[in-house]
Amino acid sequence: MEKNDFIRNRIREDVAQGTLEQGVITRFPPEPNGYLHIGHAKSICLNFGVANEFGGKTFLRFDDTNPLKEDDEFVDAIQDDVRWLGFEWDDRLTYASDYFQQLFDFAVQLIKDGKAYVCSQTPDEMRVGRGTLTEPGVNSPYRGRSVEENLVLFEGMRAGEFADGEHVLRARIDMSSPNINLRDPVFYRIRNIHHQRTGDTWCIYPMYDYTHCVCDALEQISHSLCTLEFADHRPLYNWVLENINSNYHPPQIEFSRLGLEYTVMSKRFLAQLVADGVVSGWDDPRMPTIAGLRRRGIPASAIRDFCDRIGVTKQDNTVEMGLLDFCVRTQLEPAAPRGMAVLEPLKVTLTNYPDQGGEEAGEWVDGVWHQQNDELGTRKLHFGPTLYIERSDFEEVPPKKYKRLSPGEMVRLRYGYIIRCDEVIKNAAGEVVELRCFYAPDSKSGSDTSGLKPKGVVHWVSASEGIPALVREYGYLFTVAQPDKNDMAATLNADSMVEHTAFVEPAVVASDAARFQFERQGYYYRDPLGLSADVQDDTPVFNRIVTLRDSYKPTQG
RNA sequence: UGGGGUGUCGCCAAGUGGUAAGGCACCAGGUUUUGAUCCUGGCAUUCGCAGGUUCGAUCCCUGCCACCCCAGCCA
Repeated sequence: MEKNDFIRNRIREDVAQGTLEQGVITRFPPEPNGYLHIGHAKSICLNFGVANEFGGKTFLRFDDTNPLKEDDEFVDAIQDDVRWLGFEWDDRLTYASDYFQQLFDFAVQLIKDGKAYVCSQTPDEMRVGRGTLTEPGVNSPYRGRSVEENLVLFEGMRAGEFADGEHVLRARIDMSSPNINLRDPVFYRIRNIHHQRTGDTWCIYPMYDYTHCVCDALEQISHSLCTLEFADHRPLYNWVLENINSNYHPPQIEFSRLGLEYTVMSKRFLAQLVADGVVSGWDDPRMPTIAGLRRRGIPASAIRDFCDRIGVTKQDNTVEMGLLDFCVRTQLEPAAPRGMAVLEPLKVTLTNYPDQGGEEAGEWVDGVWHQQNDELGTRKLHFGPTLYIERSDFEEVPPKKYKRLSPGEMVRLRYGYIIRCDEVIKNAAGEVVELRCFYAPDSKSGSDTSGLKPKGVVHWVSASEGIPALVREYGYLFTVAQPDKNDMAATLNADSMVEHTAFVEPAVVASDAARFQFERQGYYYRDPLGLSADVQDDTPVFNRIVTLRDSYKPTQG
């Protein structure tokens, strides 16, 4: 179905009017100072999506104008993430730093045209001079420097004759503009620092407002899409392109950024979580980063679907996590093989199960990998006299309409037999530690002649053949839907990860599928990193991707 | 109390002069050896508020209100 958000409508109009000589060209311009998060995914899906839909192209352009904050680690991670999301840029991988020389030449011309000047105020002086939201700024005392002096000074800046902060290059626009961005914005600052890509070639670096629009023009971007907070910068974007010798002037179009409940989309804060060790890294499965979502097991297709469903507008929005969950389940439901795992084991002993002696006890029963998808085939499950069921599947005093096990009641063990709870064994503390049950030998799944009507179906794992595994359940990073941006640590969820020593059926562990549905529980992903880098252990680790939808509401009594 | 942006169901989001799409969530039924999936039905007399124009307004006009963004030599 054709999407009809305001941006695509606009592009459709431009295409219809035939004003786009090169076709639709977009760009995704991340700064390599952190990992991408799901908010970036919205922008990626928009930029690459639009280009794909209109037969155009998209540049992946790293905005590397501030060597103080940027790192190659992020350049690599960002490429991995975009690729993983399913998008390609072919040979259109660029860096703002590719254009440093051209940016410099344009700046020299601006100086010659009297449109820019070298300012030698201190940062404090400049801040005061800029005025406030309600008061106009005042002209810098250096605003009147001659073109010649500016040229000499700017060349000196480039030549490394000055210390950091001694001078900046400013645009000469309007210190009394109601738009603060137009009050003689800084275009170049001195940074005597090594740049990841240009090394020591430069010691002056251009600012975003000056760089971004020029790069867009040089790459002949047809539509420069960005988030709402840059709307105030649009007049400056336009000013630059109107005042340099450029024959290309892309329109900047702003859309609102993505808000997601129970998490935060601030790179600064996410970096803090990593630095503080609150999470294991940028790819911790609790993080809203692309790398985190990937390691949690969320398929890229689910993220793309999510981005399609949330749409693109200029309205502030905070999307419920439930929508992402829905998208994940939608992808996994038809595809993920089913398996059984018991997270909190409760021992069940079948008192009348034939004693075959020692380790020979038990039998192998058949189970399909997917009830609705025969192509996934079948697997064998071990059934024996000692089993584990989920603790939560037993209640001594069951609520009304309880469809699980309780004293005197029967349930079917999925793919196995019907059992009846005859005896509840407790420890000294009064905790239930074992159920002694009768099993109906003629109730085997698929050939049931018992005529019994169990209350429900329950998952289980053979005690002798089940494989111990570490299962990690992930919750929200925050305890409140909308964390306070000024005090995010206050509402951090201390229990955002719960670990279980679970028992998993052997066929699941042996399978090379990456994602499973553990029946009646949720979707799980075999963590590719395993237990940890420094622990040599074969224990399988499963991350819970998302729970199954659950409409069970325990009733009173 | 400067500038920019936004207000349509709990959350997203179409519609923009002809009498409120869709998705998620939720509720009620049906199927079911996953309380899952699947299927069926329900879910805004009302579009931030108040006036005005009009035969008719969510859509046009006026005024108000609320929320978001902006005072980095960050992006």
